[in-house]
Amino acid sequence: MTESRQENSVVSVAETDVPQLVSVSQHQVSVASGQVVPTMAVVQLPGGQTLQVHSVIQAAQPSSVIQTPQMQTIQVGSLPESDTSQESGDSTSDTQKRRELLSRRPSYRKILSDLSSDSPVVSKIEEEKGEEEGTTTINNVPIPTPIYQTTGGQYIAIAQGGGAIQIANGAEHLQSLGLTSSGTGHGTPTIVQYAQTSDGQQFFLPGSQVVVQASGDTYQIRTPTGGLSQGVVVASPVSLPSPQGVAEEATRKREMRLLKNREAARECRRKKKEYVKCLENRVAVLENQNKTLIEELKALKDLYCRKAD
DNA sequence: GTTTTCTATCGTCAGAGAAA
DNA sequence: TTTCTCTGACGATAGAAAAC
Repeated sequence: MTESRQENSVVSVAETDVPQLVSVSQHQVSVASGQVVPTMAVVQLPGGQTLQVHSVIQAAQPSSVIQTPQMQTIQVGSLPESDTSQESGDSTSDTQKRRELLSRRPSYRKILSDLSSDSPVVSKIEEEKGEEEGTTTINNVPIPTPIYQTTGGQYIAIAQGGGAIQIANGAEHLQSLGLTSSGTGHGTPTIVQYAQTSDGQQFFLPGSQVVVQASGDTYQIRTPTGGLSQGVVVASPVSLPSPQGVAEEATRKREMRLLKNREAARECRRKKKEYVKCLENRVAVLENQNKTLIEELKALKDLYCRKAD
C-alpha cells in the first residue's frame, strides 16, 4: 500500500469513497468510555500491514459524521506540512529524509515560510536589516585616508583636510609633514606620480602640485619643477599596513560582526517565538479535531456493537 | 521592607550549513 | 576555500513574584 510518500502520514476518518480505504477490525478497536486510551484502533491495511492508531490528528473532512452503520473506513492520507508521526513508509528515501531532518537543525525562517505563505515577514526583516545597515555604514565607517606606496617601499598618506602628508617606511610610521604650500590636499588624488632622483625620491601630488623630496632623513615640500617628468610612474593606492591600522580594521570588523550577530540573534528569537506560537495554535486546532473524531469513533463503535447484537 | 527565586530578554560565542 | 548566516548554548541583567 502506498500509504504515504511523506513522513507525516496521518490517519483520518472519511466517509467518501477514496482510493486508499482500509477497514478497522471491530474487535481491535479499543476506546474506553469517557477517556482517551493510547491505542484507539488497529487498522488492517490491504497489504497485510497493521497500523496502530494512537490518535487521529486530521480528518479528511472534519465536519463529516459517519452515518453508515455497517463498516467504517479509515483513510490513510498525508499532510502537506512536516509532522513527527512515525507511520510512514519504510523506503530508503524516507529513511534518508528522516536522517536529514534529525541531523539538521530546523530553520525557523524556512519552517515559518512553509507554514504561512505570508512572505512580508521575510521581506520586512530584510527591509529592516537594510535600513539598519545603511545607518550603520553612514555612522561608523570613516572616510578612508588615501594611502600610496612608492617603489622604495615607503607609504604616503594624504590627510583629508590637506594639512599634512605622512611618510612611513614599511610598517613603521616615520614622519608627519605639514603642507605649507597653498591649497594642498583639496580633491583627494587617486593617483600619485613620482620621479626617482639620485639623492632621494620625489612624489608629485597632481591636485596640489606638491613634491616631497627625500634626502637622507630630511623631507622637503616644494613646488615641482619642469624637469622631473622623466621616468614618471603611477602608484596605486594600497591599504594601510601599520599595526595600528590593522588593529583598527580588526576592531571595526569585529564590531560589525557583533552588530550583525546581535541583530541576527534578535531576529532568530523573534522567529522562534512566532514559530512556537504557530505550533501552539496548531496543537489547539488538532486537539479539537482529535476530540471530535474520537467522539465520532466512539459513537460508531457503539452503533456497530448494537448492530452486531 | 528585604532577600530569594523565577522568568524573560539580551549579547556573545561556537559551530554547522549555505552562499559566493 | 572563504565568508556569511542562522541558531543552540551560556552567562549577565532586570523585573516580577514569593518567602521571610
